Amino acid sequence: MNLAKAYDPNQYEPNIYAMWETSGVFAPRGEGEPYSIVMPPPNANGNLHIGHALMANLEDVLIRYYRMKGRDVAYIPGADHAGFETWVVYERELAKKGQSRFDFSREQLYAQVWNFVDEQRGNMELQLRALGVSASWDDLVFTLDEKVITTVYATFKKLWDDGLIYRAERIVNYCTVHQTSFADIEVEYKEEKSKLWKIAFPLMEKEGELVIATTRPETKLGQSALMVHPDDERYKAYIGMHVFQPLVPGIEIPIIADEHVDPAYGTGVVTVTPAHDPNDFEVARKHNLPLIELIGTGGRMTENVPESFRGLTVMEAREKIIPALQAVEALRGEEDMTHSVGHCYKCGSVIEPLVRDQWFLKVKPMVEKAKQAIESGEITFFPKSKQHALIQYYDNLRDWNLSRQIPWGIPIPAFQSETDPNDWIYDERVDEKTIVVNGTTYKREEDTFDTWFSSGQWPFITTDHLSGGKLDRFYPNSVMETGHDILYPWVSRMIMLGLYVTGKVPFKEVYLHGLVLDEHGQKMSKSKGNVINPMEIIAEYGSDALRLGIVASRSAGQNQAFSTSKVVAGRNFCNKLWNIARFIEGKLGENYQPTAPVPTTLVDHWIIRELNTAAATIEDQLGAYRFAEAAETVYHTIWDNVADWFIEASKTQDNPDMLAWVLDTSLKIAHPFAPFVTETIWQSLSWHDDILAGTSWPEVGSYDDIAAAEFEQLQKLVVEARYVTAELPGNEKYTLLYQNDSLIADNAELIKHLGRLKGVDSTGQARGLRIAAANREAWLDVSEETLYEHQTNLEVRLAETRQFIKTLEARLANESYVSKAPAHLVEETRKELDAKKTLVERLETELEVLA
RNA sequence: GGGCGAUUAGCUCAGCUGGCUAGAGCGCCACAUUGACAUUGUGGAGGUCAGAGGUUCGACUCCUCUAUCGCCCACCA
Repeated sequence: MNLAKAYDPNQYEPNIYAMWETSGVFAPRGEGEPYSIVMPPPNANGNLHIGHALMANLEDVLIRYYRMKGRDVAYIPGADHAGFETWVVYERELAKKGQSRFDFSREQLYAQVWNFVDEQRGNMELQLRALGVSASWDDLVFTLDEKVITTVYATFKKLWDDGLIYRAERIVNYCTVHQTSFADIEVEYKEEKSKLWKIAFPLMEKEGELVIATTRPETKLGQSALMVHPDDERYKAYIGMHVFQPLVPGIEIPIIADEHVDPAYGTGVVTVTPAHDPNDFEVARKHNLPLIELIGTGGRMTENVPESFRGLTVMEAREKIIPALQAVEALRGEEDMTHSVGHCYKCGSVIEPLVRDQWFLKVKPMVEKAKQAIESGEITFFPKSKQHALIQYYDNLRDWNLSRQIPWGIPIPAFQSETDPNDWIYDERVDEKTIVVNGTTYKREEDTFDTWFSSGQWPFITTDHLSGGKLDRFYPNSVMETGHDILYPWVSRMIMLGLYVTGKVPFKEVYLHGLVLDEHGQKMSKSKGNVINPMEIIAEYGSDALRLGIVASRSAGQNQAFSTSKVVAGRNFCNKLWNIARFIEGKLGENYQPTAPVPTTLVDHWIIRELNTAAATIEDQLGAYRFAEAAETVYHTIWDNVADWFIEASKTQDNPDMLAWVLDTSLKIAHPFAPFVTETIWQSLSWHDDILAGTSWPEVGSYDDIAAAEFEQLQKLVVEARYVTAELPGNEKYTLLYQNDSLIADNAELIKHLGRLKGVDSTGQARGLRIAAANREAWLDVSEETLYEHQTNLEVRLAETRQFIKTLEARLANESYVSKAPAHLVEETRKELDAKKTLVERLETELEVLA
């Protein structure tokens, strides 16, 4: 088959992928030690971003490598219904049509979003294919698949029965725009400028007033109490007395004492608004204070505030209350301050702490088990620092609010008695609005689960671990590879729920990649317009180029910039590989059938050694998740050793079997990193009718160590000859002269070719420029005139070498170094010194000749 | 307030448990041009490894402090 001069990825990639997929090489083989990765499911109706490209690539490198190593490999892809994300998008669609969620029932909305997602589905999966992921597509799981829901229900039931689920009225993080609550972790805090207002509350029992400081005056329209520190001498006398609400005369407010108050902050007096502040909520429970709801779920002031404020938004109320307080002379000043305010991570609106009835999961028992598993080393982290971070997170974790007030998700299977609001039962008939159990009518919970509750069970759901399905052997997963930004929301939950439900850790290792930043190290965002679309990169440079470029110079857990220049380097590498193949195929002819290679020349032995070493090095590096280094090993082994040395050297010899073997081995070690080009080449080779993706990792080839080392001697000679030639003026080719050197004599043709020499001749009379550094009896046959022109160069090298000798001598003169450093190091230093001394002598004689 | 990470060549970054004159890609300089490849070849320049101390025979690597940048968590009346 004739290959085009340059590799054009777009011409081959789609066909190669189709061939892989139809061949079935991506499915688990059913034999060998299991190796599994469950893909963090991308949004089913979204497009892949550059972070997905990194994720897919890292995982696929591991998957392809371990598949070639003979493991039974499962790479299980997924698609996420992305509860809240998708809901937000859909709600926007509704708004465009002038509709809202309140126009429909939960079932109607669910069906509508399902259709909406269905229309968009498949893009993401096609894009994963474009990236070359060798996933087992038949095993794909969608996060709303039947088996997901049944497992999630079973887990919820188990938690319920174990008393770990409870329903409670608590302060939750509430987005008044999306009208749903959030888990603590979903709230984004931002520093904001605000004012601290001081407001006077007149005392009831005696003359005077108490002044409180607040950033939220609108919540002072109704409070349950004023509070001071019990030991605060300034206010001790007032404890148990009352104040009046300044704007609503007649309302009495008790003054209580609680250690929660920091006497040093503000005025040392605070109001207690339990319905809108988590701390106040706790205080109110402790002191049995009434809950007064001032702000409703729509973000507007409720019936519990004075009439003129009702129905106003929080900001409107805030603006209105200040002049009102001034009017009754209750404002005692204001000062600027900054504090951090929680925002909805999706729409950016301010999160209101509101009291809602929600389902909570007690996390304490799970946290303990998770920590044990991590501390005992059952799960290891790359990078290791994330392990400590996770432990710390667990230590501060509060109970998990599972309820979400959005219809796009898994309904919570719970029903409430119509007669007794505290009577809740578990039932899976979530399609029924009401059910009758033992003569009592129950109405269903309208909320859905936090999506992290279901995705937290992903490893054992996707492997059908509980039902003992065909993928059961892949649980626990070998490694969980995902972004470090979802360590807390996802990885932490998978560990807790995995241990709780299955009694086993969900995965043995966790590799966390960092964010892919733009070329200048800035976070990518639509608003900045610096988003890099992986599909555009593929269209321009090819999938392999993107893969090689994105993995280069990247280390675990670090946010790192995307670099087009590295993608270009990747593309060039693919082309290099392509041309290596072109050359070899051209030499072997179309009907070549290989036999076992027999190394005959020095370079044959040497390249076998180099490829052996590379394969072993890559194994070590991938075992330690050092992707960038492994890719670099591939790159330099193939480019430097195979192309620049072996291929060049092979032009002076004839050993087709070696050529074929070197090509095969190169394709194999490169395949996990650049699957498309390597497979494309493999398919073009006359001697293969199998699929590279399904073949095995290279076997260790046998070679002669002495021969390999001798080739290195030749390399030194050639490099030195090239260097000296390059330094010489003009553009002339020179003859290499040598004396009594069988290595040079035996490889004269090779040296001539590699060193771009006019010839390599034996001589009785040394003349010309000595090839000093190679430490052989060899000279470049240059004219006397050229020799003089080269003099300065020699002097510079002589000076450099002498300087280095000084360093080495100083090191050896150091008594402590000689006695304390390892013997082999000292020995090496001695050898190095000897070699440099010889070099100096040679350079000196060279200069003497000129003198 | 607590924690984590980064600071190495013009740019983007490697450098694992301390040890050959600190590396890569891109960029730069010089030379090479039709027979694998200009998406190339050959050679080269370029770094007091943020700063200051310390440990050590030896520190980019370990410890302490400082500076700058970034991230996470908690609190915030």
